[in-house]
Amino acid sequence: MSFIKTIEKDLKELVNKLGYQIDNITLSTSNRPDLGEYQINDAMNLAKIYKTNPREIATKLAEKLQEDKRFINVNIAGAGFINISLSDDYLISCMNKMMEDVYNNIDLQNKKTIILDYGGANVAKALHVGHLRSANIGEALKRLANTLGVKTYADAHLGDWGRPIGLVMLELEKRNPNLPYFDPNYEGDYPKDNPVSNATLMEIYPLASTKAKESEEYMEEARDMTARLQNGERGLMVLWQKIMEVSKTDIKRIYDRLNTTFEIWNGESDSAIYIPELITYLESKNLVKDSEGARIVELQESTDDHEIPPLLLVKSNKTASYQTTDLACIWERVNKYNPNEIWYLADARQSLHFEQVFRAAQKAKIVNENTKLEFIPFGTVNGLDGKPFKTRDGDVMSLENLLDLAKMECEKKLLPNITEPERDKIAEMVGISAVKYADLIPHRLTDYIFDITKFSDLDGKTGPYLLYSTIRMKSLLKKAKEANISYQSIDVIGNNFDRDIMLNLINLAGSLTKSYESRSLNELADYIYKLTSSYNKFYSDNRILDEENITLRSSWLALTNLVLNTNLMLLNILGINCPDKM
RNA sequence: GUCCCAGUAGCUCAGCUGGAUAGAGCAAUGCCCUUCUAAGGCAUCGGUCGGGGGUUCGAAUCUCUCCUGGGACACCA
Repeated sequence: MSFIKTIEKDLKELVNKLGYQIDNITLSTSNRPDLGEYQINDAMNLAKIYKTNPREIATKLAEKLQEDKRFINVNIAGAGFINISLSDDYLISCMNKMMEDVYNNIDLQNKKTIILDYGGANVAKALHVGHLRSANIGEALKRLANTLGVKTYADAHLGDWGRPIGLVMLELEKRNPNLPYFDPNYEGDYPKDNPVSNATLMEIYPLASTKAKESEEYMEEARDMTARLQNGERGLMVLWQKIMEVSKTDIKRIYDRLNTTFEIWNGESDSAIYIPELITYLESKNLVKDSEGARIVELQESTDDHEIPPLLLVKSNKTASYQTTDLACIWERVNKYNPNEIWYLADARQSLHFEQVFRAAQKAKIVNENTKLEFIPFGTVNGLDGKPFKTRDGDVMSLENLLDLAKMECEKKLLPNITEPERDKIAEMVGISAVKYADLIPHRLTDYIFDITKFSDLDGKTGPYLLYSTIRMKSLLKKAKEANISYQSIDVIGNNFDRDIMLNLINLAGSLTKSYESRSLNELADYIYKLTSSYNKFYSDNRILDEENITLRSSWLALTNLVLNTNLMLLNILGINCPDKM
């Protein structure tokens, strides 16, 4: 259990012993550093319940706290705020416990299994900016959950069964009408070679998409092609496999660049298999209705104070909607993995969709009451004009180009003596850090403007700043090693600079927990900045290797090592790699 | 029309399970390099927390209402 949690637990017992019942006591970082390092505000709340003077309760509690060797400078101020600071001995012991095992300052979550759905890449088209946030936030949430002891499966959930793939096939047929895949009556073997390359794929979708928008006739043909595929027409299935092969390889390559990994590489098509039994099941529950040629599931409840549109189960052309595949996917996941929770990372604009799917799943009892379905929406990534990067016309910058841009921008600023091939690898790491950190530092729900110049800037709250600072720590420790200067433990506190770092380190557990609970990495991203920044202040004010007091010097080196390891752990959670120099 | 999200410093944002004097980064101004990567650090400047009412000892935070901006409302995903 973390240091703060332990203290809070002790405080709670203390308060109970004093005769007051309370569920939790919160020890929070003080916003009046002149009065103490931490504050306890619960005396006021207790006074409200017990109808007494808050200062009276605060005084009783403070008397007890004064006897505790962990605390110094216990005082009461204002309406009944209790301020305390940590004693040097206690602070030092905390640091050494953290060095022994960082889990001495991490609060684990209850054991459970979560499936995270943060892919959604479409096999018919290139990954674009729209996929950036789900990849970054989803991957970081997964790593955070793992750090906190939660078992996870991430599913890429590829978009491989909808109209985009139908559009690509249609356009392919227009170009190569003689390919046997499109002939429903063809019974022979299909060619071994692949009629599509990644390049043609990237080019063909935007074109087909535009055509479909302009011509209703073309769109109708695409719908028909999609329906034929979904009905499992032999030639189209073979072609589909070939497209998948090409596309998946490329998608994996780009997710790789973003340090985004999936344990499950399923797609909508894998869920689609379950659609017939799903529909039979829904019918047996009397939940399916006919409506305007389509089949729907009504979701409106009498208790609703506003309108909830029905779920579209089968379109009038007999194909499945994405609501159906999502529902079938829940069916599949429950049967295969029986997770405690399923987390869906998607743009906030999809909230109605997920509300509908979740309602349908609960109404039909596809999930039991213990399975939690959670939609984790995020804000839009906007262009410099403040408008979202459009995705449907295909006329947007691909994710790949965007990452290259960041890489190029960061490459310019690397040390001149770093040469190829190393230079390329480091530029990639720094570029990715710029993109990822910028994506994770705003609150999840906030829309933000993608400004590559700003993100790659080395001043301020950016990925490159964090990497640079972390590298300095690495570099310092390397120098110490070269000079045969050893260090083991933290034995003394030298000044307010190193003390401030320690206080930041104490907050690690709270920061991880808070980020996990809010499902937003901004808290954690900000925490790394604070920790790093406090180290930089210390670094610029103290000559560590030149310190004559040997005990102090080794304490400082040990502290540097602790901050370094903490930073590396946190950067790793955010999906950011750190080079040795830049 | 219904529902969702947002409005905090010149700009970009954090804080929103109510707590003391609202914080960061950028920009601006002025300092600190014979020094472990100055890609750094320090200081200053900067605020009717969209408006108004309510609850409370206490409201950026809860509530009501209005204004402004963005978004979603079945046969795209």
